[in-house]
Amino acid sequence: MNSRVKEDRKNLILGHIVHAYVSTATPVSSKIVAAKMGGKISSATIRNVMAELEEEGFIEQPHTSAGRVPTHAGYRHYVDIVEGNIRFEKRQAQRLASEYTRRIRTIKEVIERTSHIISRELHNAGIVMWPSIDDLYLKHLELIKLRSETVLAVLVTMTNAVKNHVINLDREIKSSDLARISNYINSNYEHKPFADISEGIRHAIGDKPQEESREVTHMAETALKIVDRIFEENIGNDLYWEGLDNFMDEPEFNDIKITRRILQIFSEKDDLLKLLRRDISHRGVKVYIGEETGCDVLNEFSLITCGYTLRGRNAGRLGVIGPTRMDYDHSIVTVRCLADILSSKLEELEQ
Amino acid sequence: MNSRVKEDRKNLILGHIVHAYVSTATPVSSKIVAAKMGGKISSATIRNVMAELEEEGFIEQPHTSAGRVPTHAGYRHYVDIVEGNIRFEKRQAQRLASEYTRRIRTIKEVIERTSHIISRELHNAGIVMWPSIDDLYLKHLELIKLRSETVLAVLVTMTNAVKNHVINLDREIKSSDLARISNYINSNYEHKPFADISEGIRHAIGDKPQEESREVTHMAETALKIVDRIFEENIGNDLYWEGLDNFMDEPEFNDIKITRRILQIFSEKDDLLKLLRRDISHRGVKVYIGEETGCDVLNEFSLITCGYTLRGRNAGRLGVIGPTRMDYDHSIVTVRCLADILSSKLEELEQ
DNA sequence: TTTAGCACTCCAAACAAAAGAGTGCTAAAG
DNA sequence: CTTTAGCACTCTTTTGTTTGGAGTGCTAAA
Repeated sequence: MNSRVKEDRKNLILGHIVHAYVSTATPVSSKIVAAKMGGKISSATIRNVMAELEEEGFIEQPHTSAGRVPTHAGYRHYVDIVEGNIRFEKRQAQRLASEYTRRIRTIKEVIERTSHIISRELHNAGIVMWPSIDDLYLKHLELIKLRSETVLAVLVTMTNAVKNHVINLDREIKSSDLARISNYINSNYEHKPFADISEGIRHAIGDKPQEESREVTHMAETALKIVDRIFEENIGNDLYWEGLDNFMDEPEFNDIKITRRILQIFSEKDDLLKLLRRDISHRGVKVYIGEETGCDVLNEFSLITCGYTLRGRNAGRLGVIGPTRMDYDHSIVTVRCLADILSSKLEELEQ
Repeated sequence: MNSRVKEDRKNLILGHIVHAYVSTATPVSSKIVAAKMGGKISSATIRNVMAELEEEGFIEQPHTSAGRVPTHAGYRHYVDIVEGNIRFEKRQAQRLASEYTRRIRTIKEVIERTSHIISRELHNAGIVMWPSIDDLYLKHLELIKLRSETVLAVLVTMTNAVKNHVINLDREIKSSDLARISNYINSNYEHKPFADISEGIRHAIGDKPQEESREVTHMAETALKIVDRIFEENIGNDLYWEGLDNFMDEPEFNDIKITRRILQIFSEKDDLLKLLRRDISHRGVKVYIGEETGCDVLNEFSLITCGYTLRGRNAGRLGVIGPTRMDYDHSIVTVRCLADILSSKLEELEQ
């Protein structure tokens, strides 16, 4: 037999093992695979191939007389094969898009809805990053004096995201000065990237003859401090997740230790954010299987993410987390599809 | 033997059973109780008393040859006895107060910190209600036009709580009109209860001769709509919780179904809110054991809450949720103590 | 290269027996 | 009347043994 054909068949068999194991969670026997192959090949032949697959580290037996279970390497190989030729079903895309029923007005609503859809569709936890601030365009900035040295900044972006920041200044500031600062910023930077403001102000200070007015310089510095603080706090980025209860059914959670670990992961968002931020510059789908996540609490889990865009630039990522035994095909399609939908919803919000 | 003395001893024994069971999670034998009583009474005597306690429904045996486990009625009786004479340790209060280390500027921070302390201190989930809006006093209201008919209202209270609301109006509104509305409200209602605003405006409309100006009436109606919408969305109140991972260790969670149920409860905050709101007018500690919660998903859980105040009025509640097998003494003390601390922190914020 | 057949391995379920924990009851002692 | 030692009894837990079956690897033939 042609060695190419042989390799194809081996991959097909691995695929069947993966599918069967994903849906039943019990080790897959040669007999079952033979049936899945249409009964044209005997279980003995399958056994030979399975022995090879085991040799290569793609599957393993829990014990001598059990069926085979895909290893993490096995999932990886499977995904590598399958990833290229996953076809993007138009009908499914429409179905997912139609889930955004209610009128959605704010970025918060889009993000929550998206996360909800991911988790319901894939029966796992859905996570969505907020767009990073470098991609946000200013609609309006409001500064409110809370206390003599404390200012509340309310930032509204073109996508109608609202962010509040409480900022401590070194010295007292007058309400009227705050109003001047926000007026200045609003009139000069409306519809412009938030990231430009800081630089712009610095530039403006540099231009002016140093003596023009001590007071003006003072105010500019305060403005800078405010803008920089907003920027800082947003650099840390935020994340929304949902659907933890969705995967508690899975047998892997009979081990309470695992349950506990995953709850910890989700109660502290920083690690999750780190995972997502890692690929922020990558637009397409990324699949991390088991230890590939690099996060040892996630050893028995997989993470599938995809970037979404805003004004054509990468703005953030969304994805799904679940046990390594998950439906990779469906997850990849869904995640990519929802990333596209999210991108277009964000676009709509900017109208 | 004096029947009063006898009753006391019975309660003491119940107490020992509760304590032992809470800390070990295994049925408590007469021998263990005898030891806890100082060895002055034989296990046979204890057995007699235990038979009575079982008769009364306070304890039960999982099976014939096992020790006893407190029933929900048993916990209830225990709490009834103990609740009156729990002593409030000053040192502990100080220790808890000292946990609020970092400078806390907003109500959000106080609430999150408090919830965190509850959950860490009691190894259960801590929940804290946001103060209901009727108790909030206006510091500042800002209205920002998002779209022709959409307004963003940013509400800052005297406690520096910041709430954002996106409000759809029926008709287009000019930015300048929004500014007039917010100016009016800010200058007339600063430092006054938010709840007064709506009534005040209604009153003002009524006063005016109907014809004075169609435009003014129009604006007043818009203002009303905005204020009412803010009020509505806040009536639903909000809740913060933390520490779910803390009780996953407990053996009651070996049953995955229970784990799943509790996760559902926490992912949908409405039921929890209902539980807390029920006692909003009550200031002190309330203890709900098992089915007493009235919420059948919480059958195997207990809830201990305590009201906190703002300007001397009841403003909300905080508390702890955990398995019925929990340390009631410690929980009651801690929850009450933290309610006091939270009240005073809120007071500080209003300065 | 495929496949039927068979011996072999190991798990899982079922059953049996033994060990242990804790009780309730009784009868004697305080 | 209350307390307690003593003992029989019950039920769980643990451990060991057996059996059936699922699945494999190997071999020899197609």
